[in-house]
Amino acid sequence: MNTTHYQKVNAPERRAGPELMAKTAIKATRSVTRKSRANGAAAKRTRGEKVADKEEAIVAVAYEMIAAKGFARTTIAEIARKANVAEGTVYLYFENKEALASAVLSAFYKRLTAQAEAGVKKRDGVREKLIFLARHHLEGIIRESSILELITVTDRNSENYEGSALYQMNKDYVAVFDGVMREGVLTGVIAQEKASWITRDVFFGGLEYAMRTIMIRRRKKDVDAAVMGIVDMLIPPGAVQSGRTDLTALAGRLEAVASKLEGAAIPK
Amino acid sequence: MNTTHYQKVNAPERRAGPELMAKTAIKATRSVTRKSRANGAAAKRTRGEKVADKEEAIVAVAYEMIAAKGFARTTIAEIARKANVAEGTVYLYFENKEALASAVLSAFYKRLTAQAEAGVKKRDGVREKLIFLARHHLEGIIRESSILELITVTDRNSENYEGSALYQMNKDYVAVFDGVMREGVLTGVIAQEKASWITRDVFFGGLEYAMRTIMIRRRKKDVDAAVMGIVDMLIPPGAVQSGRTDLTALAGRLEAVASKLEGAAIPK
DNA sequence: TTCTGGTAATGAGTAGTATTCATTATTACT
DNA sequence: AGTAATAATGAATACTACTCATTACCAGAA
Repeated sequence: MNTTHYQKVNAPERRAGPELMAKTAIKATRSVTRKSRANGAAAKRTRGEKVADKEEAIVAVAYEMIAAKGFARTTIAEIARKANVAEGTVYLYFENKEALASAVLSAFYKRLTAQAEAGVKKRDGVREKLIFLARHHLEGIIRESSILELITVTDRNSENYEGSALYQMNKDYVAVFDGVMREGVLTGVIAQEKASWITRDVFFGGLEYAMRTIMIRRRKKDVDAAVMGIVDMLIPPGAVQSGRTDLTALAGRLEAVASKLEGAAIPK
Repeated sequence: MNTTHYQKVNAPERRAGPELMAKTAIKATRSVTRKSRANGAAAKRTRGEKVADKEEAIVAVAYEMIAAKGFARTTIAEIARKANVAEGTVYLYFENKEALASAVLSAFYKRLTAQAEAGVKKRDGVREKLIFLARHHLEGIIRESSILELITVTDRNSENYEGSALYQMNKDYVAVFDGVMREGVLTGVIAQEKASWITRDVFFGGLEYAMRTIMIRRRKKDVDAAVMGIVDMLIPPGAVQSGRTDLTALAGRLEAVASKLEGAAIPK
């Protein structure tokens, strides 16, 4: 275990790049020499910036490939090739394949979070916001279902999970949901009967399982059904705002149902 | 691609054993020769039975190891060694590692199903049954959380998933839940507002996510909280079984009935 | 501009594991 | 006991994550 100039750190998570990163940018330098980049590649920037670019490129390629073929079928060799780096280089930026998976998952959450925040800001009313969030999440995980697999791949190290970058990313993401729920409770639309983490797990867990069902059955309309079904569980659609039962309203409701029944067959 | 006497079938799933299986049992034969079994090993049974035994042994060993170390860290070589067979033998019984994972997952569901059915039979009342099911499932997946990983490992082949043995096992398992829910709807305790698959996904998905949260935070009491929280989402806690009638409870009951009638009688 | 210490990048080599298949052992039955 | 069919074996193959000695590159100094 001799300590060469860039040894592997024991601490998990957070490789920042080769020894550098966050070193102040200095000057513009000449353009890339060998292996001219795929894109037009204008004059290259400082060393630190190049390092950051390279890390991003690797993550981006890995993201694409994992989304397309899944984690197991994605090889480091191919990632390296498509990112225009050597295999060894990947390991300068990421401890191992799992750490790379972690970074990809973070990127996924980051993207989802940005869209979620923007979308929530646009809507009015707790119910509308929740419907948007549910649909946004469901469509996102359907589109990139392979990425979700990374949660399992990564979870092995639940030791130091709290504090990891991935944990933070996930936290930021669910915070959007939590915020909406809190708003609901404050405005009295939602009755807070249980710990918030349970509601959260039901929401995301339910959506993930719904995704699997939908992907097996391949029905477009199922997305709507799942979204509405799950939202209705969090906000009772007929929600009596006051929390007190309104007898008059109930009577009216029963009247309406009775009328409808008169014209319909008695259910089995 | 020459077809030797036992070639690999293209069809996925369902390897039954080497060419045999379901051939009629014939006679008792002498005991095991080399590699005397770990257990006392009484006189061995017919060829077909031995084959079945061997398959079970492999699955059992794989089950143990995957539950203990996870799928990736479990090697075929070690499974073979602990099951007292050669590496190649494993491939006589299972197409590949993934198919073995599938068999393990099936065994897991089978075990859960038996316990679930027995437990449900013991309880009275939809609510009690659901609480039992939720706790049973949650404790089961906490105890053997690594097994759940196999769902993802296996899911790749969603093409021919329906019809697979695994699909059937899973179906049998969730059928227990479905049965209880149906009972709830029929007795009016539960309002059937949404498609049953949504309720099901919320139930199991919510429990799985709750499991993750619980395993990270390591609080015993969280299990109870999650169980009650999720069950309450399916059966509003105020739901009256019988007996006294304060107005609020009655209203809740009527709401449920009204919803049921709407869902059942009114054509979409 | 040239030099130089240190950093980044490389890719052939190592180690480990799923999978195959020619060969050998075991049956069940005559 | 003989034998055709079947089951079992494990060394060889094919891949892939990961390492590390070597090389290329860069930023500043002279």
